[in-house]
Amino acid sequence: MGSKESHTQIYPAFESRRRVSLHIETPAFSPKVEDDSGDDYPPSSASQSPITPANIRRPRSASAGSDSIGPSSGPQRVASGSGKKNEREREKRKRSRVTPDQLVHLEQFFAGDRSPTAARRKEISELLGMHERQTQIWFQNRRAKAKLQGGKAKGRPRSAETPPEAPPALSTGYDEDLHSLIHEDEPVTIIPCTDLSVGSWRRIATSPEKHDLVAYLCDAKRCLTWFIHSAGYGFKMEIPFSYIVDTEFTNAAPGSGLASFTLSQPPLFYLEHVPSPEPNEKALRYWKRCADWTEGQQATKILRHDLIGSAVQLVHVLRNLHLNTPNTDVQLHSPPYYESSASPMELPQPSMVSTPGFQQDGDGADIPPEEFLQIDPRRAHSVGPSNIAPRSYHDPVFLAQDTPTSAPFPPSFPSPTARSAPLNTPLFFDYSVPDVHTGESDEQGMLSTYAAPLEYGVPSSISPPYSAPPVLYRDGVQIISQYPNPPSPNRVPQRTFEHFGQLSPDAPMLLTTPYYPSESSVAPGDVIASGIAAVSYESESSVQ
Amino acid sequence: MGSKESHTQIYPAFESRRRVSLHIETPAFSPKVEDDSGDDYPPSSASQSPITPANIRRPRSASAGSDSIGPSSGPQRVASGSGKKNEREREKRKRSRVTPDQLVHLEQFFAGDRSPTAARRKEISELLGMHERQTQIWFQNRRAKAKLQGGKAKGRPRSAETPPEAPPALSTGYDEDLHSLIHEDEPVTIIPCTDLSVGSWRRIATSPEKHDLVAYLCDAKRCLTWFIHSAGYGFKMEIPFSYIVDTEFTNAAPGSGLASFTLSQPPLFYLEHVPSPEPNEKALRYWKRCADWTEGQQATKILRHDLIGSAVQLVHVLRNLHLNTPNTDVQLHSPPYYESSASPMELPQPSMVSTPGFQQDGDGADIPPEEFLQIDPRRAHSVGPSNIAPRSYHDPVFLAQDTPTSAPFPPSFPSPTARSAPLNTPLFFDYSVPDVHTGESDEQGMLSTYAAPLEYGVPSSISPPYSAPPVLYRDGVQIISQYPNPPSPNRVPQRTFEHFGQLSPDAPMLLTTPYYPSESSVAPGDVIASGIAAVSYESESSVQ
DNA sequence: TTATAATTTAATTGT
DNA sequence: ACAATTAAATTATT
Repeated sequence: MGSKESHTQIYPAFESRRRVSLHIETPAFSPKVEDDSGDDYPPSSASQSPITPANIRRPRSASAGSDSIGPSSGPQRVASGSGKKNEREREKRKRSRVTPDQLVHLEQFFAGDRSPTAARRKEISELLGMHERQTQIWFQNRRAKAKLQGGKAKGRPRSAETPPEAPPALSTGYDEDLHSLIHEDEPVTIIPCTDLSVGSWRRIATSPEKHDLVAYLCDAKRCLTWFIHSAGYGFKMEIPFSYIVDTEFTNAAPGSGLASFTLSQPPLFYLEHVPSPEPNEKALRYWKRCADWTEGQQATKILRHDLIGSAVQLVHVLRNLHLNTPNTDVQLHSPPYYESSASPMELPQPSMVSTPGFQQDGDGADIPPEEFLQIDPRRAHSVGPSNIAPRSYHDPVFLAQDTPTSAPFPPSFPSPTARSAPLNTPLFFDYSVPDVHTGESDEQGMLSTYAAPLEYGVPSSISPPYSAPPVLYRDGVQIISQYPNPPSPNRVPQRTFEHFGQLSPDAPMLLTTPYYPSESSVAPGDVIASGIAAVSYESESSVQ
Repeated sequence: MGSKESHTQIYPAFESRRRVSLHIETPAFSPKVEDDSGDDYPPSSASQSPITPANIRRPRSASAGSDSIGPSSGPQRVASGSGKKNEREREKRKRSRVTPDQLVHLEQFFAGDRSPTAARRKEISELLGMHERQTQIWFQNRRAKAKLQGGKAKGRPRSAETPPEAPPALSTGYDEDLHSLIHEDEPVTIIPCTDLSVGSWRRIATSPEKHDLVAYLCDAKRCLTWFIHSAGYGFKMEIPFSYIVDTEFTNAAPGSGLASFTLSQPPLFYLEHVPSPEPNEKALRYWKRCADWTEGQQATKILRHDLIGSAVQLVHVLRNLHLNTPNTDVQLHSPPYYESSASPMELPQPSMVSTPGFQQDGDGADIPPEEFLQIDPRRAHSVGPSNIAPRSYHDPVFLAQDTPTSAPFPPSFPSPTARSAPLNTPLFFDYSVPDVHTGESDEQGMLSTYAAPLEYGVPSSISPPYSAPPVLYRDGVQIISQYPNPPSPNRVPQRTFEHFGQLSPDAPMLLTTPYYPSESSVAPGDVIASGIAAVSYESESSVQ
């Protein structure tokens, strides 16, 4: 139909309502959504405007031969007619406003994909509590805006290599879009997130525009990546799908969730290398492997990563990871478990309880796991094996390899041990990360780290992305490292990383100091010793 | 070659501005034609755009599910920033805008036939100076729109009777589509027109949406009809083919022409009867014969009707009338005469000069007389009998009955006597209507008028369709009649109108006041006396 | 005024 | 041809 949208609009009240109720966080942005829907959001726009006034747009008497003035001149004929025109009640076009929270997410989704498919838009809509039509329009307008704003276009579907001459001179600094920040050669799927923790190391996405913390998935490289932008430089760690031995999803705030990934070994760390003198010149940047740049190199020791982000997205990602993981035998028939951390009051209406299975969406992409998000207490407690904690979606598939599927982790959130750091981000929830969670993997001696190639051209002014970025809601401490200690492996990783010849076979078990590769001081083979694994937030050391 | 678009829009940056000038209208009638033939505007849509960027639409790497993304993410539309972007692909999609004039016509064509055949679209395209593809798309989109806008479907191909249950309950009042406006029981063919004049009485089609003035042909009833929608009510006059004694076609503006019909007797007048209280309820409307409702009842006295509309259509109509007129003997071999009132500069390019004869279109409908419109001076002056004024297509067939075929009327337009009323409508051309043109008929005392049935349920607020509709380009004077004078025949028509028993045998030769039937005051047999026939435009009297 | 939500129209792609 | 979508152009709101 032409609208699917229009279709949507034909039954405004009904549809919109449903949709909203579906997703989880309705309450999250509640007041607003309600208004909209209540009134029939989609003002039905076109649905039946009797005599669209706009129709007679621009009488522009111009005629045939006349070329007419551009679109600009247009006097509108509206007036020319008799006054009766407006007589017909004019459907008020309700104008909704996107909330800042929604905006953050929308921008991230946009960064990841400028033109989401209908299915995806639907997910997004549900996630954010927006009407599909609104979402669609938002993307449309956003695209238009992006286009206007200069040819900065960094189209999302950038296929292969980054065109060498990418920065065309109009980088007004605006929209240093995500893609140019991450400059991956392969297409990626952005996973909206607001918070990442590994042990006590933690990063929070601060504002929508600056892509402080970005999580994405690269199917081509088959890895998950956490990208951090700090002080103008990029840092990232890649987690090959194959390293993931377990995943866990926990509902956090209404629309947000916590995805925990348990790895079999540490991620691969990278630092953005900037040969040219100007740090803003993105043309020549490239990624270089390096040693663990997390504070205290916790990521090398602690193999559990917790990511907070949009619930729908995370679940979707987990599910897809699941489906794509080759080394699983049970992958296709692990029943989903429902969990809810929300109180009954906050539960969205189970509007689609009748949908028992997963449906395929038009794209062939698989289904947005709304079911996971529809917390229907009746089902939640009656479906699936009872040996799984009811509030946690713990996928047994990833446990298969390295751990017994029987012992689910206790839900890490919300937990009584949650820290109470004050945060302004509504979607953010503090949560505890028990040290022991890396248990399964650790038991098998999977901890490892690698030596970095070391020839970095990174200025010494770069700050390592420790827990406190320049702008943090918490008591951020600006950290600037001079990278005094070159990395050196001190422990042997369980597996051999054949594709990276220069990796040292040893990784430090315990590091005594924060490590950071410096272009001049770090050499292959160097190992860094840091302090104890679980460093408290307060221990963030400034190396400036 | 292939990429049509590419060619059209090679100019990215400027395109928006350019666009306007480029397309359609400009070339509309002159330079453009060349373009078409040359490279075939139609962005050839499907043709074969080799690498339409859009082609690779959305790889949608999105969900993790897909793995092979590598290359997929293809090419995104906008170059990501590199300066090279412009080099190659640059085929933006040019966006043309249909001019208001074109729109008027398109809407009328649409009203008559929602899905014109390719042949017909071609006619339309040429007439309006649009590319065929554009026209095709326009109809497509228009159909989609119509469909959306409610089931108002008035399908064009309605062959026989109008399905009784047509108005299904969702008549929101919009799109009181043409067919529901005219509510004829027989299928009709709409003749796009913008202006109708009978003596000094004149109606102008104001906007595309409101079908102010509609001319149509009803083969079943074998009559031509002028329908007028004013103040929510319908008026119409039918001209049985048999009343037509002469027709004349004159080219006016590039795409438009003037068709003059000379009748042997006055048309049949009708007024829409609305039994139900609400004037917008179309369900119960029906047509009732009535007396001449033209200002000053000019249509009763003056038997020449001038209709301005799309040239191709009018010629087509005239030709068909011609072919269908049973009382003609020479009907099949009257050679067409070409005439042109346009200056050489404005002449469309004879893009199809090589087409000598009429082709058949897919529908079996006969051919669009493009030849009539292609003014090729060389042919124009060398073809056909020389006793016919070169600039006028005067069909001898209709002269056969009542007049000698030898004396063609002087072209009524453009003529030195043309009135200079200021008009904004580009396609409109003022023209003179010499009183004497009714000559042939008048000489035979054909003037007549009839008494109306008179039992009208029409509210007194209905305005008669005088020359000045509520909204007019000219110094329109809003006219609202109270119909103070009941109609009464005062003259005997030359012929007896057997099918309408209630007609009065007499018709007034001169009327002193505007006549309008009022539901309560008019009674059969009444006759109205009006003023002089040729009333000047300024004389429009407001009867409110 | 700008910025952004919403609408309408022309065009594209895929079926 | 139609359905679905979208870019482009506009309108309208805040």
